[in-house]
Amino acid sequence: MPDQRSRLRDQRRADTQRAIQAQAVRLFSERGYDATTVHDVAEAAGVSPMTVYRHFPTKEDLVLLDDRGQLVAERIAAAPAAQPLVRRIGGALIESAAALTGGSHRDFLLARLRLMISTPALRAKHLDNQYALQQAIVAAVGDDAADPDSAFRVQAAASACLAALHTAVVRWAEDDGRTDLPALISTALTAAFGDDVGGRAPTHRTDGPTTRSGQGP
Amino acid sequence: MPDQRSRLRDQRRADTQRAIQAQAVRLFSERGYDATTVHDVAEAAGVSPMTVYRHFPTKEDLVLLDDRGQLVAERIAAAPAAQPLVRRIGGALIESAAALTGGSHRDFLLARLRLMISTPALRAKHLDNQYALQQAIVAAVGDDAADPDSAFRVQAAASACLAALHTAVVRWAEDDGRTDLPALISTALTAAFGDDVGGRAPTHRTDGPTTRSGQGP
DNA sequence: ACCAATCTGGTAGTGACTATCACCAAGGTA
DNA sequence: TACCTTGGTGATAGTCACTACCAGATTGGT
Repeated sequence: MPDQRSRLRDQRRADTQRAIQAQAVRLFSERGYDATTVHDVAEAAGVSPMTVYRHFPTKEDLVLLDDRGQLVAERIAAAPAAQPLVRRIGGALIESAAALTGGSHRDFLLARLRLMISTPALRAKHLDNQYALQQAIVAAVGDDAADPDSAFRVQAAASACLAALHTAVVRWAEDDGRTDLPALISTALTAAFGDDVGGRAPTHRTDGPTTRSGQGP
Repeated sequence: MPDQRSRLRDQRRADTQRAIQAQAVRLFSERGYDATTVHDVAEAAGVSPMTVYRHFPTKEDLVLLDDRGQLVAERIAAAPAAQPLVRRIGGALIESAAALTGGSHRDFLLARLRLMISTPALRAKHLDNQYALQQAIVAAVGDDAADPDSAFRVQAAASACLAALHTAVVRWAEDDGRTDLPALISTALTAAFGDDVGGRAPTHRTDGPTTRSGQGP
């Protein structure tokens, strides 16, 4: 069965990948990103530098790689198309944030975010990744791709939404995750677009401000 | 007179800097960014690689370095504080764009933009530079820096405006500068924030009803 | 037992960037 | 003229991220 084989291999592959990334984030956080070489990461993970590069094309990807991007795009595609653009995109972002911060890897995510914010190289590549996410969102919205003028407006709205998201995420990380991230995103969207957009949700009932109830200050 | 001497030296320094950058952009555009080494640039400019690194700390800066950043911040600081945030920032961006695209170095600017858009490394660092510009804008706005919640909202609004700006600039470059850039920016701002950005205020009282300021001190 | 695909490791490279040294031109002083 | 400081410049050697290219080991399927 090629099915089972590839499943097993993919599993092992994902395991070593997680192990390497965990060691990388730990070392980067302890010693600093620039002061840690890929060789150090490989040694800590018990593999050769070659193997590290097989799993992570660049040193930055040791921190940045994950699989959350498509999650957002899927939610956008699922959102009702009748709503105005920024609300449609913003709502999907808030929902995705609720799903992501609820997981058990919250501390790991926070550590990675802190590195992204404080390290110029990581910050730059992360922003470029968000730019790629923007393209995915535009594709997911699927509004009139034929009309370049309409496509341009979708680009503008998506980029502005993602910028507000980024601001909220940075604030969340600076707060050590103590604030509710969906609420922060909502605040950022409201600050940028006005009260009628950031309003979280009558349309998205997924959850209120406190998914995990003992979190707040 | 140390005055005149340093003036002369600064002049010569700026000259070689411009010469190096011109050769760099030319070579990058002709052969591609990755296919061109810093050594090639140095040779084309008639200097040693060391000299290149003295003027441009990184290879990316050969394309990205300029001095328009503070121009925008100055205009923001000069804008009437009574207007809503996005209009204040957006207006300054439109004015700056008009000033920049009117200059004689329009073709040079376009060449640099094309490189920034198509080269991942340049795109990433450029986005990070815009992030730095965002901080400058926030500082220039100077709204209630003491209140972290207000500062957060300014960050969100500024980031969204800059994102819309970026979308417009990309479109402008893809159009080879044929479209009027200020008009594109205005369109992008409208697409993101609504029709009234160019006219009245969309939004944004200092403290909206839906903003959750609960996480405060 | 045998084959094929994949994962892994080692060995040079290339190229961006840095640290350290010496050289040289310009201006001021004795 | 000789001397000295200052700032731009150049050469050498090194670190490190990253990339072929090649060899061994492991695993799944026959």
